[in-house]
Amino acid sequence: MIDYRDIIASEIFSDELGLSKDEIKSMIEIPSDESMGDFAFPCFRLAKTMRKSPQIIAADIAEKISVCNIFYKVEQVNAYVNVFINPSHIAENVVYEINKLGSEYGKSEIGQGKNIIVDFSSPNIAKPFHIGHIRSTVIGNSICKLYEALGYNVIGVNHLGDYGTQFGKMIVAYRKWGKEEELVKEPIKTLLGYYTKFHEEAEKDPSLDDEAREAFVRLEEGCEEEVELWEKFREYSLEEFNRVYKMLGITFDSYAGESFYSDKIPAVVEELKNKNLLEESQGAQIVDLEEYDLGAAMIMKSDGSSLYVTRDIATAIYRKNTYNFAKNLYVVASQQNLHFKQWKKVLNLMGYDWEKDCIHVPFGLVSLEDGEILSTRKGKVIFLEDLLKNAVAKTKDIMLEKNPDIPEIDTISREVGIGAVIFQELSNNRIKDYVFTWDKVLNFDGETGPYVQYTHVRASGILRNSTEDEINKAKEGTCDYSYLSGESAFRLIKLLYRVPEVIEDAANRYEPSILTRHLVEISQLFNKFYHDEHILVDNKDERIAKLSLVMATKIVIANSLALLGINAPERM
RNA sequence: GCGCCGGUAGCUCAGUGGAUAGAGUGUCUCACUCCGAAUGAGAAGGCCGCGGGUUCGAUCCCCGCUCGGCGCACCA
Repeated sequence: MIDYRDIIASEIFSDELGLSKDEIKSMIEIPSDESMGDFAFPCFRLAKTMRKSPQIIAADIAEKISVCNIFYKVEQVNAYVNVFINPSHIAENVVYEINKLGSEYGKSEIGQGKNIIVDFSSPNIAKPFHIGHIRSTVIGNSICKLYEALGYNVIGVNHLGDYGTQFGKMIVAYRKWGKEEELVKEPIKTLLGYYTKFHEEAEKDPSLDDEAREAFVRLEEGCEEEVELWEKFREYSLEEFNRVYKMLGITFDSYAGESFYSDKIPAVVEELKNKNLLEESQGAQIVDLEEYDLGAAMIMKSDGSSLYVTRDIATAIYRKNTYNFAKNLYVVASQQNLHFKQWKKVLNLMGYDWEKDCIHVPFGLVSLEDGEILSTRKGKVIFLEDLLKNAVAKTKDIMLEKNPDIPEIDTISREVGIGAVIFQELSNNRIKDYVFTWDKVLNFDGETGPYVQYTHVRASGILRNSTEDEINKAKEGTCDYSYLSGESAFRLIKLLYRVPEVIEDAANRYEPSILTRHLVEISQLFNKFYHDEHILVDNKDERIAKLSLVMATKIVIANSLALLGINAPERM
């Protein structure tokens, strides 16, 4: 595909500007208003070095860029050089390319041969998988897909919270009140019940806490009974988590959680000691980070057991040795900002220069309407599975109303309902906090997943109404692309053209919402095109040209939705 | 108290060191004998939190303030 910025930069480039071709290219922008061209080059910055007014510079540059079959108009307005692309040229350039590449459109190979780890979702065993977990799960999954599209070898890791003193409590609670048959039926709700009961009872009888600590020590020592129980909890919980992952269409390459690293911790403590980073403070072992304004990172409690930072250091070292990652991403809530800063600083002090490739990808807080934070202890949670089921049920209701005869209504309402939830989650910048409301999450009007999917369905419908011969011709590009010069078609094509750079941008910034937004714009323009122009016209040449654009749009929507982790149905 | 993050239309949110700040939603209109109306078009709605500074140019960068969220040693 032709890169218009490259061509413009080459035309503009000259030694007297004092800028490299790449610098010029990066200065080329897309004007806010299309009447000011498709690309623009601002000349303000050149005024100083060239000692001429920016208007004059712009006029000179505009003179230099040749009007040809690619650019039909080049003009100077104030300090800007505005370049107008010939609509048939970009139509042929872009639409042909997309139809040729199909599902490969938008992919690149810049990540060839590089490993990237994405640590995401990471729920705690024996605790509910609730809406607080949706963000890491869905954002992390999309980041995986985005990097895969860039050619990286992605390792998606579910760093399960499957270790720690809480399991001592769980073991004690299970011994006291546990029933196997309850556990089998509803593992997590049951385990959570035991857990809350433990906390209630422990308040009356503090000896329970001692018992729990003891149980955890026995677990760490590998005592059979405790290990067996722990394995049971882990297995049952995973089974339940996997049900949700299956609904969401998410898979992982590794489930190495906290327990996996437990035997790698002593070596880390030893290493910190040898590097003279550890010091004792109030009976505990810490790394003093005061001089970096990061307080103190606690490595070992006064009772000798490890902590969050310790485990994450062990994890990072293991991952570097095992995968030799180019990047190691942690999709974890912004509440943990300080923890990750401390952790990075300690790795840095240990002399690991790859610390710079370890990146915390934070996201904002989800709260409930009454201002409360989701709390496992209080039992005030909305289960992710319930949310997904509700969304599917609502979708099915809508479908029964609008399109009752549709085959496979259950499959499609799953795709649309769950797609709506995912899309909504990936719509805003991840750093923003939000308040969960059923109204919002179950709203399918406007800039939503169903809107984009509907657009895909529309495009599919039109293609179904065409003959095989027409479709083949549209695919091969045996058509006259000048029929795609109407305003909405032209604007749509420009959006399709930018998809590869949008994907790259979204990946570089770990921000799937950039793609989500672009996808909404594409859908809006397609719907506008659909209304502005009749597609299945009698004129055969025109019809095939328009079908080629419908096809290209359908491909781009499906590819982009896939990068968000959403299916693109043919009907709905 | 200190640190990090956020404040843009009634509401939910995009946006960029550059040209007249944009969507969706809500409100009020209009458009199905026509490829699927989960759609499209139009109207209305703005001291871009406040005050300074840097710059040819600031909603964007810097400083101060303010409001909201989060965090600040034996949880993760």
